[in-house]
Amino acid sequence: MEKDKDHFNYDPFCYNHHELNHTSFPFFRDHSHSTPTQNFQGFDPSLTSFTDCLHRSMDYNTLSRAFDLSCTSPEVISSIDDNPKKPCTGDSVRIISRNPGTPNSSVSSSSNEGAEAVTQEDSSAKSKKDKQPKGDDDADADEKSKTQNKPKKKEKKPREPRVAFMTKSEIDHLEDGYRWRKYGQKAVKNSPYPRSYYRCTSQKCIVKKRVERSFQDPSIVITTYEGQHNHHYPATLRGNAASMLSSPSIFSSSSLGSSLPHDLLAQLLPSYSQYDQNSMFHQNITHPQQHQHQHQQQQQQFPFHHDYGLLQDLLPHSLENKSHE
DNA sequence: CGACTTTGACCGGCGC
DNA sequence: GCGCCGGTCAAAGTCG
Repeated sequence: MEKDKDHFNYDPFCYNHHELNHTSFPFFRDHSHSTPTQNFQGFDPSLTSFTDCLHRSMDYNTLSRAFDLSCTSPEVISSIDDNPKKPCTGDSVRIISRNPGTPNSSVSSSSNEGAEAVTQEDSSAKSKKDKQPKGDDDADADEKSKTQNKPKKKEKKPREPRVAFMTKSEIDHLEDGYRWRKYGQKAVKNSPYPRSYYRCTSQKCIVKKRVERSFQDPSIVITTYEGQHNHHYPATLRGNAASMLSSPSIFSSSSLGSSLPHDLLAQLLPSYSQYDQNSMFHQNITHPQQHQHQHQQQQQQFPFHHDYGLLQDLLPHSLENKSHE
């Protein structure tokens, strides 16, 4: 009972998931560990959540159009607890309901925010092992010494910021432009679908991602990215996305406006460059059946779906300068 | 043969 | 203290 409830709340679709379709714009992000400098460059560093960024620094409609998203997308979760054990106990999982015609989103919080910083990190300490299998004895020693010095609230290593995407796709591991190596798979409690763990294959890149299928809606794939790539997308992308990205016309649609540089978007999610953006935007105005048909066609054409949220945490550091331009 | 996946074991945090 | 659970490791297997 209790655990089922918890799991339900952890699932991103605990909020009106029936409204989610492939034109909606759901995303959630664990921003509790991100420092201002880690945040999406170009955003106000004082912003406390990405949702704030959306509403204060960016034109939501523009952004949503850019991602082929309905402006009436009912909810946006700007922050979510990655710890399924405490999804609604201490962490803020803010659900921003955006109603058509209401410029200001209504923000609902599923919980208090007080314990966010603590609970967000409760699993971060585990990641200490996966960084450097060899030569991190000192780090381990430091960790242990830290824990001994701080018996209660030990200073845990901040976890990389996370951003998650809900994607309607039959493919579990969606192509996102980077190369990943699977290093684990675990059964998810109360879910028939396992969770897969991937690590970026690039050297010195610590970006990880988890891929799981929503048990609420098996057609939805939840991909959670952790960390920032410290490199550009590999040149050996499937579909030669990297070369396509070099084309300045890829994201030339005015839909993006000036709020989000095209190349920035492309680097946020290199796979986007493989899309015919016109077909992306057309989906917003087609009949639902037609829409679905187009969607299926696109899914056949591309091994991934376009229902990505913002990948600001995937920004290679080198992008930060670009975004200032 | 290298890159990648699979999968059982293991570890550490947390709740009871 | 114990058990559960998420996350990771690492050896073995698979694939091109």
